[in-house]
Amino acid sequence: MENTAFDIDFFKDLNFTRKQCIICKSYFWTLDKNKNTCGDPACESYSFIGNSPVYKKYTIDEMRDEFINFFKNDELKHKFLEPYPVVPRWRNDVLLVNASIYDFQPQVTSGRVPPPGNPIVMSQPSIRMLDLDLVGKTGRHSTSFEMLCHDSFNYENKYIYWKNETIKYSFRFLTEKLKINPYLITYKEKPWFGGGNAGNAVEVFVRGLEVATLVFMDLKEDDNGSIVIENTKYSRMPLKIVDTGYGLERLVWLSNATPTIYESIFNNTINFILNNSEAKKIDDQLLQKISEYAALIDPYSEDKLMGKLKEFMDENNYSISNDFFNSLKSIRDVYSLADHTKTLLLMFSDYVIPSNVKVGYLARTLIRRCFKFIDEIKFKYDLNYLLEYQYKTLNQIIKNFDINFINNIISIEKEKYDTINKNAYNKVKKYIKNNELKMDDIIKLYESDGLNEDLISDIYNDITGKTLKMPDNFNELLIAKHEKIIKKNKKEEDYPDINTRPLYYDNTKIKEFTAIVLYSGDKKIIVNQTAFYPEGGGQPCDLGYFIYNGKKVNVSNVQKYNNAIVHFLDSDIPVNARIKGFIDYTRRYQLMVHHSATHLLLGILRKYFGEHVWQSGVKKDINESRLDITHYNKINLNDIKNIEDLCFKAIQENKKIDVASIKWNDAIKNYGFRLFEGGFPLSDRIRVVTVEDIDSEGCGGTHLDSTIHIGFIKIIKAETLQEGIQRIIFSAGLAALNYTQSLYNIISKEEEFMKVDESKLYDYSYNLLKNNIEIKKELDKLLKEKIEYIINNNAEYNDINVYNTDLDERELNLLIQGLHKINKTSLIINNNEIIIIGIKGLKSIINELNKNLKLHEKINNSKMYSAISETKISENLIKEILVNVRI
RNA sequence: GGGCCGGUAGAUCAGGGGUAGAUCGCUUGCUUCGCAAGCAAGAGGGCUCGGGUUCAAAUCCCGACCGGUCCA
Repeated sequence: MENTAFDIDFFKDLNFTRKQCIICKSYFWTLDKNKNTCGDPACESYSFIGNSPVYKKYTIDEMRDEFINFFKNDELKHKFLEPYPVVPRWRNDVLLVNASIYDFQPQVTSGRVPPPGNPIVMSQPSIRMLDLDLVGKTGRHSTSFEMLCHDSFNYENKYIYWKNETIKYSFRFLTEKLKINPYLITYKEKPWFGGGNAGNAVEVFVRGLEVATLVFMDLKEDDNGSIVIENTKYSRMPLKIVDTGYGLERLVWLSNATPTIYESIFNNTINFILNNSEAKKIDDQLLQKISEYAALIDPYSEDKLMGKLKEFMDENNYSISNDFFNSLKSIRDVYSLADHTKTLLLMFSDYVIPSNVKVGYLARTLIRRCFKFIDEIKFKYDLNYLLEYQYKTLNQIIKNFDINFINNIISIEKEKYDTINKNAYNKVKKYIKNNELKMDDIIKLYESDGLNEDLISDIYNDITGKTLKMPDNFNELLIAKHEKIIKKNKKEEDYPDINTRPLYYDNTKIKEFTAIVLYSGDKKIIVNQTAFYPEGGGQPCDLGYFIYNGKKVNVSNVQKYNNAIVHFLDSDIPVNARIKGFIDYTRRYQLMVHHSATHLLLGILRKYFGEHVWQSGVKKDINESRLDITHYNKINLNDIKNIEDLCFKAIQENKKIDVASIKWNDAIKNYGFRLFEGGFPLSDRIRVVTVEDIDSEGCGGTHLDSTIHIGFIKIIKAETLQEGIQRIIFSAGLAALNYTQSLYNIISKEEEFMKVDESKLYDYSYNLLKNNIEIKKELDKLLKEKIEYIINNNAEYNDINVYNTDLDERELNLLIQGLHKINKTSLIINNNEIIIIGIKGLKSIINELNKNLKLHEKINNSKMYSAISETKISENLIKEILVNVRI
C-alpha cells in the first residue's frame, strides 16, 4: 500500500505531521509535534481515566443523538437510517451483525442495489461473541455495542465524499461537539481487509482510547488483480465506499472517564445488582489499573495482568487477601451480567431461540453464563427480572420486548440448566478413579455433558477433597480436538449469457407457448421465452414437453442460471428451431396450491404461536410439502387441529393473493426483513407475494389468485428438526383429499380385518398388543419351568451331565443358556444333534465321538461344541463313550 | 452443517453375548397412640424402534427415532 495514502488537504491545512510510532513503527498523524507513539493503547495505555478530554459527561442516548444530529444537520445532510436487526436475515454467510457495513452487504456493496441514502448516518447495534471470555476482565470488552457510522458510496458517475471529508468530519465532531483538544487526537494509518474487500484505513485515538476506525474500501479480491496485500490479489472497485465505525460506548466512556467502560454505560444496572446480591466492588483505583494494564497486554493474559496488579498493590500498601480476589471475581460477574443481558435483549428483540446450533447456541451460551453468575453472586432476583430492568435503561435501542416470549424461553433454559447441574455430580464421579480425573475425561465431560471447568473442579473437590489442576492450555486442547472443515466448492456450470423471458409471471395460467431455441447443448436448450417454471424458492420445476418437427421431446428438468432458463430434454433440438412448449398443468397447479398454502400456513403459524415464528426452510412437492419454522416447543395434536382450523377459516374467507415487484429499499421499508424468509434475491427489485391480512414475503414462485383455491390444508406430521426448529409436513387441495382418502382406506381395512368399529380401533389394538405381551410372558414362564425340569432330571456319566431331549430351537437355546450357568461339562443329545457345553475334556470326547459316529461339525468355539450326526444317536452309545473317555 | 455422549423399573443409574440388577420411591405386614424411622415381604421391564451378525443380542454392527452436548 502506498505511503502517501493520506496526503490530504485537511491534514495539510491544519498542519498535521506524519510520524512513525517508536514502539509499533506504524505511521500516524498528529498536531502534537512532541508525540512519539501512535495512540494505540498497546503502545501507550490509557490516560483518559479520571481525566476526561470531553467537556461533559454523556449518557448513551445523549451521545447517540449528538452524533446523529451532527451528521444529519443542514450542512452535512446525511440521511438518518433506523438500525437494522442484529440477526442478518438478508444474508446467510454470518450469524450476527458484527458492524454497520453488514447492513449493506452484499446487495449495496456489490453495486447491485442503491443504498437507502447517500451519505447515511446511523447507529447499528452489533454483537461480537469472539471475546466472550474477556468480558468483565479487561474493563473494555463487551459482547455487544452500537457502531455509529457516517458512510458514503461513491459511484463512477456520482461522487459523494472520500478521505478528506471523512477525516475532516470526524475531527469536527470530536472537537466541535465533544470539545476535545485537537492535540489529543491521533490518526493511525492501518491497511484494512476483510470479507473479500480491502482498502486504506485510519484508527482514531484519543488519550489511548480507540474511538473510531475510518475505512476507505476501494479494492476487491480478484485473482487477476495487480495489487497484492498479504498474499491476496486485489483490483480497484468501481464503487468506493467510506465505511466508518465509531464505538458509541467508547465515546461515552471517554466522556465519563470511569475506571471501566461498564460504569459509564451500565451504571444503574451495576448498582442494582450490587445492591441485591453478595457481590462487592473493589477499589476504583485498582479497577482503573486493571483497565490500563489490560490495555497494554495484547493479547490478553490473566497471569500477566495479575502479576502487574499484585506489583502495584504491593507498592501501594493494598492488602492482597482472599477477600480481595473474591470481590474481584464478583465484580467481574456483575459486569458480565450487565453486558450479557444487553446482548440477550438485542437477540430476543429479533426472536433468537436458544438451541444447540448457530445463533441459538450463542444465545444459550450467554444465558447459561448469566445463570452461573446469578448463582455465584447470590443475586436476589431471577434472570427475567434482570432483563426487564435492563430493558428500562435500553429501550431506545431494543425495538422489541416480548415479555411472554422471553419468559417462555428463559424458563425452558433454566430447566435444562438445572437438570445439567443436578446430574453433574454423578457424571463427574463416574470418571474419577483412584481420586484422579484424566484430562481426556475432563474434555469428555465438557464436550459431551456440557459441564464447565469450574463445575467440574468444584465437584472433584467435593468428592476427593483435592484441588483439580486445570492446564492453562485447556481451551487449546479443546480446539485441537476439532478438525478443520473442508470447504465444498459448488460447481457452477457455464452457460451463455442469454436472457430468457419468463412467461409464467405474466400469466400463471399459461399452459402452452412458442419459442425459438437460442442455445443447444448436450440435450439442453435455452430459449427466448418460456412458461416452464425453473426450480427455485423451494418450488420444483415444471415438467412437460416441446413439439419440434412434429415430434414430442420431453422436458425432464428446468433450471435457472443467472437470466438463462435451461431446459433438460430427452433428445436434442438444434439452435434456431421454432418449437412449441406444453407444460404439465395438473402438476403445476398442485405446486401452486402447495406454494400458496405454504405462505398461508406460515402466516397462520405466526399468528398462532407468536412473532418468533420465522421460516427456516421449505420444500414444495406434488403429494405433500414441508415447512420448517423457528419455535421452541414441540407441536402437539391440539396445536395441529387449531392450526388446521385457522387455515380453513382463512381459506373460506377467500383472501386475495397479490404479487408486486417493489424496489429493494422500498420493500424493506414497507414490509421489513420478514421479506427474506424464503431467501434473499440479488437484484434491485423484490417480488413481493402478499396473502391478504396474513403474510407478505419476497418470493419468485407461482401462486393462486386467492386462498379459496387451496381447498383445505391437512397437516400430516409435525416433528422437531433440531432444537428450536419444528418441521410441518402438510398437504393441500387435491393432494390433501388424496391423503385423507388413503387414511380412510387403511382404517377401513383395519376395521374389516379386526371386526371393530373405527371409534374402538385404538382401544382394541392397544389391548391386543398388551395381551400379546402378557401371553409372551406366560409362554416364557412355562418354557423356563420346562427347561428347569429338564436340567434337574439328567443322567450323569463320568461326571458329565447328559440330557437326551427333543426340543425346538428356542427351547434348546434356553437349555444351553441354563447349562452355561451350571459350571459343569454337559452333553445334550437333541435328535441328530450333539451339543457339548464346557470345555473340560472336550477334545478327547470329540475324538471318541468321531470314531463312532459320522459327525458334521456346526459350532466349535471356546464355550461350546455342536455337530450333526448322519445317523440317530443312542444314549447308550454316548454313555459308553463317556464312561471310557479319559478326561 | 460437523463431532462426541446417551436411551434399561415411577426416578437416578449400574451391568454388558448365555434366565434382568442396585438405590430411592411405591404397596402390604410387623414395631408405634399417631407420625418419622427401622425390620420383613411384594408389586413394578416392549432393556426406544427396525434391520444384520450369532446356536444365542439388552449387550456387537448398521440404520431410524428421541434426548444431551461441544464446535463452526
